[in-house]
Amino acid sequence: MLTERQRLILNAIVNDYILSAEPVGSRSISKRPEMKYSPATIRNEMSDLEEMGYLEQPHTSAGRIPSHKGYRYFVDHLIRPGRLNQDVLRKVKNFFAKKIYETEEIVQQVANILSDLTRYTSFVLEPEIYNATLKHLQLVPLNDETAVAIIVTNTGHVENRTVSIPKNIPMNEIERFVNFLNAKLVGVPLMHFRSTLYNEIDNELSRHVKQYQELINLLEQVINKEHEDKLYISGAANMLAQPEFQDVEKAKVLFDLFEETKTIAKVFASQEEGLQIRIGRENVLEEMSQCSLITVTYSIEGQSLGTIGIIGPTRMEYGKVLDLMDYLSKDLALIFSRWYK
Amino acid sequence: MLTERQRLILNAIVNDYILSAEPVGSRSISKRPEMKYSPATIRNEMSDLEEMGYLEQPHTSAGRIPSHKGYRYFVDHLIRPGRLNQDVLRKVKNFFAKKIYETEEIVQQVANILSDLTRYTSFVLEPEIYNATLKHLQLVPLNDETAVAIIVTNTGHVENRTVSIPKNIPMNEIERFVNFLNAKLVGVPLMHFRSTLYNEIDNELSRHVKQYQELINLLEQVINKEHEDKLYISGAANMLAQPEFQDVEKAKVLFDLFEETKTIAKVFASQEEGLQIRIGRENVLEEMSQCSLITVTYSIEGQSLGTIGIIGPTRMEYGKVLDLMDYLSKDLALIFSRWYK
DNA sequence: ATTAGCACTCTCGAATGATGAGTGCTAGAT
DNA sequence: ATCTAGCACTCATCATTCGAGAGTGCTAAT
Repeated sequence: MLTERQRLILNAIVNDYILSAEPVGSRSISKRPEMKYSPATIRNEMSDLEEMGYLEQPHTSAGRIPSHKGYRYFVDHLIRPGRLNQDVLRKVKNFFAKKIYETEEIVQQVANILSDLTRYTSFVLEPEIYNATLKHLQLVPLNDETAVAIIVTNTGHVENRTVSIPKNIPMNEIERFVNFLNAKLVGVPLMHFRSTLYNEIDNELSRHVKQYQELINLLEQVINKEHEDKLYISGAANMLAQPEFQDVEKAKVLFDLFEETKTIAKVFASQEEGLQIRIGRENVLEEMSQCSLITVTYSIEGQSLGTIGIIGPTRMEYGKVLDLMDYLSKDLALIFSRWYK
Repeated sequence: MLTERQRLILNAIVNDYILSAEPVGSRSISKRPEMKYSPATIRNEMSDLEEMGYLEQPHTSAGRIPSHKGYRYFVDHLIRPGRLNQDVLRKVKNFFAKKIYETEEIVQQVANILSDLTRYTSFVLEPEIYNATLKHLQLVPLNDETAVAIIVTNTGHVENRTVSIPKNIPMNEIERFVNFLNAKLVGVPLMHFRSTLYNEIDNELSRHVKQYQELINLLEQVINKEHEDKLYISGAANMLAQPEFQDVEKAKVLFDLFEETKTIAKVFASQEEGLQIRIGRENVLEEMSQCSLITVTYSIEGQSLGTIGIIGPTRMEYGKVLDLMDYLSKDLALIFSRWYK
């Protein structure tokens, strides 16, 4: 729909604005070496681009800034995957050289790198544990009333919670119960725990264990606690350096949102797989209408998706961020596949 | 050293400034019902108080604001413990009515309440796990190369980390090793693990297990990872509503600090027991010279101290905050003592 | 089709001046 | 001896004005 020249000009304006955060004038565009037209010509094209909705004018005598539609076109048609700069590449390689054994830790570190190198804010949403299968179940008594229940998954994730022990049940009874459950439930996805428990095991169970209802209750305590997605945020303070958040009011809206981890986690969890870009109002959350969100999912053993995301002003360095995220997510996938092969 | 009248005036000024964040003039003080003197008299006293270092004047024709020394005097001599207001009390009681079984969770919730009710930022530093004693040690193999090591402490804390399994060691060998360690190490404080291991157990160990060095290495992997104190921050965004942080530059300094969790944790960990108030420059951290920090420690089973803290501008509502922290820490102690009795 | 030229618009920053809150001092009242 | 009324003075704040500069849109010439 756009002529080649219009694409060229739009591209120049977006790139310029991304760096300067100031409305871009016809003269400064015209000065670029690849631009062979006079300011007047560019002004005409800009006027057309504005009419088509790709640009906006803050006020009559200012330059133009990209509209949402403009950014969207830029992201969809004008960005070319580029190379990471040497410096960045070195830092990333340095990082992946270190040995880290925890999935949680490595993913958080990736978020740290991401916010560090981009100067935006990054997030990690840890994988839904319920997709994973049980590797081991354990109950460690602390005293007469409480015990710690521990669930280990095939992804190396350890979930634990304190439970109260029903009175009148001897310890060895509980031990038998746990052994039995281990024998039956190992390999079953956590999300199917309950159905497996009631459908297949229940019958046998009643034969094995006296007072089994109380013990089931105990297990329910463990599974029941609705899983809260763990969200890790890194580099929030970076946003305070962005010109669009010099106004504390605006910054506060965003930082309030950052503390609503549950809300953010929900939004993240509903992102589609692969790489996603949400620009300004495309975001579900009102508070993020001035921001863009780029997310990429990662997986462990082909299942249980986690999400890594970065949030910045709509005037974000899309090219750089996309290159970096592409690189990091591939490296991460590599590490995970090596780990769990 | 101060006359009764001076104390009265200083008290009035601090209280006024805490609420308004504006320099306080002689006239507004004089208008207070309990104040029986004219503006002129108060001006003279203010002048004296300034000379003694309790007050400061932003510029010649402005009112006075409390100096660090002024706040210190206020906190040490003028504050009287008060009652929590009904509304606050209700919220707190509501909260403690809920059943929560995780120490981590309850402590974090307390931090949430604290930042919510004060509109400042609160922190929790979780107890040093190394003070706790071992309750149970477990190794769950994930695949041929990796396993999850799990440590359960007497405080119900579960620490886990992924370790790589030395090759050429059969599974049952490892099992024997773990059983042996459990038999020997349960009840030993984590901090004494290494010495116990080398001094008392080492000899016996070599008799029990072949290739014990490799297995020791594995255990070292578990203990070695220097314990990173877990710091939980709540209500950071509240600071953006404070007049002293309307300047984004200043806010950024603070928010950058908030992301330096390790630095903050170190400072917190070195706080003395009980209730501590650090006003402005009394804080070790440069970035907090505009802030006051109030911390209170809590303990589980008489050992392993955690810290709850609140950070606000030096112009903080000390009275309210102190009342609240006093109340919360007592309730928390009660819960813990009930839990672990 | 492109561009030079020009009048016009609008923001931004500096300069100015009025306003008002607050002080310090002095002299008079209690 | 202590307090206070009165007054001159100081200084931040706010609104206003004004010029400069950047940028546009239009027209006419290339």
